[in-house]
Amino acid sequence: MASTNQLHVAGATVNCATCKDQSCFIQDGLTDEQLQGVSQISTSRGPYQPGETIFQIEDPFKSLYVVQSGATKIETVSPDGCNLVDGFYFRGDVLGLEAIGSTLYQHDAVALEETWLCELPYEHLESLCTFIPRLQHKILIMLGRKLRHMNKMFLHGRYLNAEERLMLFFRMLCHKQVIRKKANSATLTLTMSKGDIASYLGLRAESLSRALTRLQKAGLIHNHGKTIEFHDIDRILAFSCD
Amino acid sequence: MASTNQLHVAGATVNCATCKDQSCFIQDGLTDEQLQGVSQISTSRGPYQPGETIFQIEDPFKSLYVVQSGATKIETVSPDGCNLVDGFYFRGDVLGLEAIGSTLYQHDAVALEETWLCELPYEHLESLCTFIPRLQHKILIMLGRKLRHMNKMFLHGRYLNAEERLMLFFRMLCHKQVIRKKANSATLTLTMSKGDIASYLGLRAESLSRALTRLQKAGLIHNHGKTIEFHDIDRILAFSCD
DNA sequence: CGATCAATTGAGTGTGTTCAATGTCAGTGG
DNA sequence: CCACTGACATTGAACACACTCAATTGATCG
Repeated sequence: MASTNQLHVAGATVNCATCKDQSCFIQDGLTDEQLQGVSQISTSRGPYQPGETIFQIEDPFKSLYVVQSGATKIETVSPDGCNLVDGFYFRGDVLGLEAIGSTLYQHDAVALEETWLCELPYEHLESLCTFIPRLQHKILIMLGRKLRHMNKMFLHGRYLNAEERLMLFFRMLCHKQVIRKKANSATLTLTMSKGDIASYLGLRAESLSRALTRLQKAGLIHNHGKTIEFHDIDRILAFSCD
Repeated sequence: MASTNQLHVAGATVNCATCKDQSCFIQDGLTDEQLQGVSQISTSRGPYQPGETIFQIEDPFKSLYVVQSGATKIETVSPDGCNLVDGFYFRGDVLGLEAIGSTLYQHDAVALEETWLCELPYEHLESLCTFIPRLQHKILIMLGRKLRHMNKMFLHGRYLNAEERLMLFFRMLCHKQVIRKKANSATLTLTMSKGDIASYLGLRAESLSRALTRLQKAGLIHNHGKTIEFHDIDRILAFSCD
C-alpha cells in the first residue's frame, strides 16, 4: 500500500495541497501558508481494498483520516457480540473523531470499496491548531456539527418506522452525492451489504428487506441486487424527518 | 437574578476561581494564571427557578454554561410537535456544546430546581484556547467524550427494553451522584417529571410507569411519587449495558 | 457445478404503543 | 373544611410494528 504525500484521486495522482479543490473541509478556507502546514503533517494512504481494515477498535488512537475517494464503514461490537454498523463515510468525511480525547479508537474502520485516505496525525493537528486559530475553529465546528448530526439522528430516528429510516438513508446518500442523480430518476450502487444498512438503521436485515419490498410495490424504487433505481427521487428527497 | 463573578454554592457565595475545588472539568488542571484567564471571561448566573428558561432553541448561540448547583434539562421539538427531552445536566456538566459551530442554540434549556450556572462566552473561550493550549486540549477532550457518550447511548440504547433503559438511567444518576447512596440502599428524589424521564429514554410515560411497577414487584425499588427508594442499589449498579 | 453467503419471504410472537379510564396530589376558591 | 380543577401518574385492553425462527431463493466464487 502506497504511503506518500501524493494523493490518488479518480485515477490521477495529485498532491495533498489540491485537497483544497475538493473542498475537503479541514483545509477549506486556509491561506496557502497555513495549507502547507497541514500538508506537511498529512500523508496519503491507500489504496485500501474492500474489506481491508483501516484501524481497529482499541488500537491506540493516532490519526484522523479524511476520505479522499471510496467509501468506509465503522462498526462496534454489541454486548451480545453482534457487529453494529455505526456510520458510513464518503469523500470529504473525517474518520476517527470519536477517538478524540481517548487513547484508543472506538470503532473498527473498514473500506467498502477501493479507498484512498489522507492521514492526519492527531497530536500534530492539535499542535498546529495553536498556531492557526482558524484551523482550531474548523476542528471545533466539525466536532459541533458531528454532535448535532448524531443528536438529530438519535432523537428523531427512534420514532421513524422501517420505511422512513430507509428514506432518510437514501436522502443522506443523495446529500453525499453517492446516489447518481439525473433528471428526477437516479441510480444507487451499494458498496455495503444490506445487512450493514439494516444494522446502521437499527433494524434486522429481514425488516429492511421488507421495507425495500414495500417501497418497490409503491413504485418508488426498483431493487435488484446491489443496485437500486429511483423512479421519483424527488419524492424521496422531499421526505422530511424533522 | 444575580449576575456577578461570584458563585453561590450550597448556601455560600464563592469566587469563580474556586471552581477548581469542585473539579469543574474545564478549569481542572490549569495553572493559577490560566485559571484567572478563564475566571475573567466567566460570569455566575442564578438562581434560576424550577421551570425557568436558560436559553431557547434558535436563540443566538453565545455561551456555554457549567452547572454549579441544581439540575437542568434540554429538549427539542419533534416533527409532530411533541417535546423530546434530550438530556439532564447536573453539577459539573456543560450546557450548549451542541451549538458549537452553529450560530443558534439547538435546544431549550430549562432549570429543574433552583440552579446556579457559570456562563462562559464561547467566542472568548475559543480565543483563550489559542493562548492556553491546555485549555484547547480540554475542550477537545470534552467534545470527544460527549461524542463517545452519545454514540454509546445511541448504539446500545436502541436494543434495551424499558426496564434496562430505566436501570441505565439510575446508573447514570448514581454516577452523577444525584442518587444519595448509603450502605447498599439509596434514595432518589426526582426533580424532573416521569414524562420527562420517559421521553429521555425513548419511551411513553405509560411504558415507563409499567417498567417501574415491574421493578417494584421484583423488590428492587419502591416507587412513590417523586421519590424512589432502592433496596439493593448494587444490583442496579451491577447492571451492564455493554 | 456445487458450496457458501446474502437476501428474501412466510408465519407466529413479543414489546411498546395507543386510547381510554381511573387514581393521586397540590393548589384555589367558595 | 370541602369541592373543584388541572397536571401528572397509573392501570387495562387491543393493536401495530419489528423481531424471531425457519425455509427458500439468489448471487458469487472456487
